Amino acid sequence: MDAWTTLESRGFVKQVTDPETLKKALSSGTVTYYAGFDPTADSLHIGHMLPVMAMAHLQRAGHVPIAVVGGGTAMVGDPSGKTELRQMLTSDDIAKNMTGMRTQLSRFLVVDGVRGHMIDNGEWLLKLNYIAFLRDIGRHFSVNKMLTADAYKLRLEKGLSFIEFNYQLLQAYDFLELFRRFGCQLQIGGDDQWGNILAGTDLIRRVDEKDAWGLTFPLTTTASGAKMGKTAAGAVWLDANRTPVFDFFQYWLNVDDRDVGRFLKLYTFVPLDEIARLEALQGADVREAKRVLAREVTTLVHGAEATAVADAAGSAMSRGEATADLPTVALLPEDRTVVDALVRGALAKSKGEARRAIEGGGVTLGGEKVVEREAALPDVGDGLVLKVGKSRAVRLVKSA
RNA sequence: GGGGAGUUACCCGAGUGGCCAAAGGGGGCGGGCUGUAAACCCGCUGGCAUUAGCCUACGUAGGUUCGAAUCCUUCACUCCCCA
Repeated sequence: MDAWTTLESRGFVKQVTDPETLKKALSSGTVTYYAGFDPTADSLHIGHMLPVMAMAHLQRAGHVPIAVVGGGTAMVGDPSGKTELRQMLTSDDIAKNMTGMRTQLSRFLVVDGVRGHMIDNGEWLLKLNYIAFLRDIGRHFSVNKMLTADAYKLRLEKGLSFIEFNYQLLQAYDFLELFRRFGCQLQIGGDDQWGNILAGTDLIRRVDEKDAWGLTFPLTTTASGAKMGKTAAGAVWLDANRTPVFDFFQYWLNVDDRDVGRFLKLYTFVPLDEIARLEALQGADVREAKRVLAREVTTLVHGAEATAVADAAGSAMSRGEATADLPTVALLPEDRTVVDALVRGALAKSKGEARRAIEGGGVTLGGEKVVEREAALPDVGDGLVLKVGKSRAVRLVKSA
């Protein structure tokens, strides 16, 4: 299956600048393509996985990815889809964040400088000369046209600062720079990037009189309309220190029934015919499809071993069994009550929340429902399972 | 530069001197039902404290008052109209 068909049949394609010529290029030769990642945190979250997966599919088909970490553009901030000016990052933050993101990206992509590249756009953006930039690049942008774009219309109601207004120029310039350095002809990104991507293809046409393509992915939301990868605890991160593997696995296992097929196509490499079989499952059997989804995605991100542990722990937990595979929490001598243990195990943010959880009847200790709000903690022996609700549990042990 | 409106908890948003840790909705969490799903029903949703109660919080910093989210002043920020 060629790269285009793969992307299209798996649901990656929302908008394309010139589908016919792009199809042809992807099936007949090697295309160098890029996607940008803003280093706004030191880890990717699952919202980033869509571009990453798309890049991986293309690379597997022999095309050459450039992962651009936006050290330069992060200094400015993309206003697309944001309703207010976002916090400015310091250069120190950006540098730190870039390190973390690079490590994660290299798990999905081969970036050996031949088959794939990873680059910081700060390399060229930070050196730009203002006047030269205005004369060479700025003159190709029509303010009238920019203002008619939806991305800016929204912001015109709430206020848009000049620095943000320039973001699009910088992203367009990135594309031009990559086109010149690497012959990069395709930029891919979320659908909210459509305007910025078009600005790039337009710029390449105007300045170098060459054609380039843009492709966007559908904005993924869950069936219930929520943004992908957001939980009460915040985003679902790829870094196990931010989102434990167990929680990561559970996130995928608990997706809405209606999302399973779509997510299998987008977030795993499971072949389409196998996905078709899984999608056809009905009723309680849908769990099988969810388990495949959770295993595949977690394996991609955290490896097979950690995935097996998280999977086994989840199964055991749903049966209410104690297991060594749950996240282990060491109690301290001052933890005397179940309430203390809940807070220690991060199952409750405060003692008040812990008490409410007990009063709500959602806490079990070693399989027994805790009814006493101030119940004392029994001897945990060599491990006692403390559980809140259906899918959050830890294994308590004595302090080391 | 001038004039006007505004800033309330995770989000939206009500509240114009005590009955306000602050209506309502959304979101989230817990329970029931179920399949670790959805829908639906019920409960909870600042912190500490067993209870009483205490502390912190209505943009910021002061003030008036027995008492302030509510009144006055300062500063910051946002939006609208005019230039």
